[in-house]
Order: sequence, then structure tokens, then C-alpha cells
Amino acid sequence: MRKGERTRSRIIQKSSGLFNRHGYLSSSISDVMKETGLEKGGIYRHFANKEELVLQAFEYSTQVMNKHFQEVLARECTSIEKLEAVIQILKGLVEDHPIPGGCPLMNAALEADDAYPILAEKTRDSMARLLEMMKQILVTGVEKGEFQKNMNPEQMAVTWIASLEGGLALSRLYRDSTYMDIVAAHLLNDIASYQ
Amino acid sequence: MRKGERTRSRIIQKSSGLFNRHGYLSSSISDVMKETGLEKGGIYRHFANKEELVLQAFEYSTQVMNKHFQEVLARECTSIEKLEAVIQILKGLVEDHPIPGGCPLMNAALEADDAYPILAEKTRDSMARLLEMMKQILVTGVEKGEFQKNMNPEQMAVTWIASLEGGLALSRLYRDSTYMDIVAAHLLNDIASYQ
DNA sequence: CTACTTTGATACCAATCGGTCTCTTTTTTG
DNA sequence: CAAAAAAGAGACCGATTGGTATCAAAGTAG
Repeated sequence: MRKGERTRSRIIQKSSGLFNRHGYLSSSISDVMKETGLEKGGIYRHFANKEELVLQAFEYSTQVMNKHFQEVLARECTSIEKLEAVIQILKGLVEDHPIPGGCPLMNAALEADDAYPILAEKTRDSMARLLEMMKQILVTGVEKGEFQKNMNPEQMAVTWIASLEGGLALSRLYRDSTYMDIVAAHLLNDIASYQ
Repeated sequence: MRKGERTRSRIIQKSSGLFNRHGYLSSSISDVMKETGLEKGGIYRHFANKEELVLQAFEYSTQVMNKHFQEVLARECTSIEKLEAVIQILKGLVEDHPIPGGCPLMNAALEADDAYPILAEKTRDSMARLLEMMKQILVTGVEKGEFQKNMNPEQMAVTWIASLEGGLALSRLYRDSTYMDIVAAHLLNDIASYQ
């Protein structure tokens, strides 16, 4: 691996945290310079323009989250355990783990919505993957007899993601994980009625 | 009412929509100029700096939402009807009604989180009011015997706001109100178990 | 109508924006 | 080690940022 590639990766990694905390549009190249310790020339050698860096940084954030999901979920066997693990992962984001600034999907969704169409499109793709992953856990749960067949995995997946993302936003706003706990307890209690 | 006051109000009103769509930090004064049709001098006559305008615009957005809630909820009698009305109001935000750009509380919460402490504080206040309003509907519902006493209004209020705000974010991302409908149906089905 | 006040357009400011270019330094290759 | 290639610092660019001062026009009060 060449030095240039390593530097490029470092820029993406550092700026992904910056963008997730301070926003993709509001962060400037000079913010990226401070974050990386590089000068302007050192950054623009690796990216044609700010947008390329922004999109790469967003993709990096989603990759980190996807990998984190994969690793944590692989440890769990039953679907209900996987659902509890999903809750724990989202709860981690309250405390900036594994990424500072909260859920990159939610952040990008709200920031890009009316202001950054290209990023919004990428966000839709990533969100669709997250919803699909949730649905898959639930479908498997039904197939294995963990959940009754009258539970609708598609709708339940939407409800879980919406509730957890909303709860995460509240918990981050108040720096108090209680909100996430309340939402999580409610979701687990609800899914229990299908067991 | 002097002309100056009218102009000031118009600036706040127009820029509140702009900020809610494009973000408080990302929007520039020249964006406000285009939105209002005024030149720079005409804007800075009425506001000491951008921050004053930003905070006033946010407050205006919350006032519009509060008034909207009051008016709509006043028409409904029972608590369950009020809850359905809350759903309808949040659903309206998918289609930019009564404010373009989605829920101003959620937008401000995520944007201000790590980047704009003063706005974050204002957002916490407004969000607390929204949660309190939800809780009050539920408390009244319990008092009137609409809901069983084992329902916890505080926790239910958090769950409803989190779920609806999360669902709203999904629906706005995909420009598809189905997500909101799914979340709403789930919440109504859940609250029915306490009736 | 007149005198006074308020209002807002305009020109201007330093600082910062995203981005380019050059040139030295550092890596890599043979 | 030498030559070639890659990398990054830094000066520079025009455009835009938030913000100020001036001054003519519009509004208001007597």
C-alpha cells in the first residue's frame, strides 16, 4: 500500500467523523485541514473536489456501521437476541460509538433532504439496506418459529428503525440514554406479544 | 404596526422556511436576500447578526407548530382522537405543511447537536414542550378512563414522539408517506391494548 | 404640506470559501 | 545509490462569507 493511499484513507476516516458531527455542507475544507493536520494541497491531491470527499466520507461511515452490525449480529444466535443487539448498537451511537456524531444515515437523511440531492440518493440506498437487514432478522425469526406468522416483518422493520432512530435523536439531544431505553423497552415488549 | 416591524416579520417568516429546508448553518445571508427580495442593508437593519435571525426564525417555526397543534387538538374531544390528530399533524409535515422542510425540532436537533450549542438549548426547550403536551393528552386519557392505569404516560409520550419523528424522517427521505402510516398504525394498535 | 424619523439599497470591508498551481521534499523503483 | 514518480506544503485565485457605514428615498407625525 502506497503512502498516498494511506493518506487518502486517513483523510476519509478523519473527515467522516467531522462531517457526521458538524454536517457535510457546513464543514469546510479548512476544517478538514485542522482535523487531518494536512495542508490544502495535501488534501486536494487525493480528491478532485469537496463533493468527492463528502461522498467518500459518507460511504466510509456506512461501511463502518455495516461492519459493526455484521460483527455484533454474527455473535448472536436467535432472532430475539439479534434484535437486542441492534438496540445495543443504536444505543452505542448515543455515546459516539463506533462513530462520533450519531447515526450517519439519520444525519445525512435530514441534512441532504432538501439541500443535497446526490447525498440524499446515497442515503436512500443505505437506509434501504438497513431496513432490509432488520426485515431479514424478523423473517428468519418467523421461519424458525420464534415469532408468530401474523407478524409483518416489513412493517415491523420500519417501526423498529423509525422508533430507534427517533429515540437516538432524543437521547443525543438531551445527552441522556433514558429515551433510547424507553423506546427499546417498548419495542421489546411489543415483539414479545408475537412470541 | 410600523413598516419596519412588518418587514422584520416577513424576513423571519421567509427565512424560517429556508432554514428548515436548507439548514441554519448552511444557509447564508445572501440566501435570505433571495428568499425575501431584500438587499443586505434591509436585513441587517432588523437583526444585529445572523445568529439573532437564526434564533428568531427557529422560534417562529416552533410557534407556528405550537399554534397548529393547539388549533387542531382543540377540535378533538377524546384523548384517542387527539392522538390521531397528532399523527395527522406529523403526517402533514411530510408534505411541507404547515412548514416546509420537515419537523423543525428534529431538523434543529440533529443540526445543532454538536455544531450549534445555543440552538441546541432552544431545541431542548421546545422538544420538552412537545413531550409534555403528548404526556398531557395521555394523562387526561387515563383520568377520563379512556386508557388503563397501567399505561405509563411519560414513557408512552417518548415512544410516540420518537416513533413519529423517526417515521417522518423516513417518509421525507423517500418522499413516501407509507413509512409514517406504518408507524402510526403500529402506535394506534399498541395504544388500543390499553383501552 | 413640512419636518423629522425610519427604512433599505449600495458600496465597501476583512476573512474565508472551494479550488489551482508550482515547486520542494519524500517515496518508490530499478 | 541514482533516477523517476509521487506526495504535500504553500502561495495564490476569484467568489462568497458575515458584517458596516453612508445616504437617498419612503414613511410618519404634527
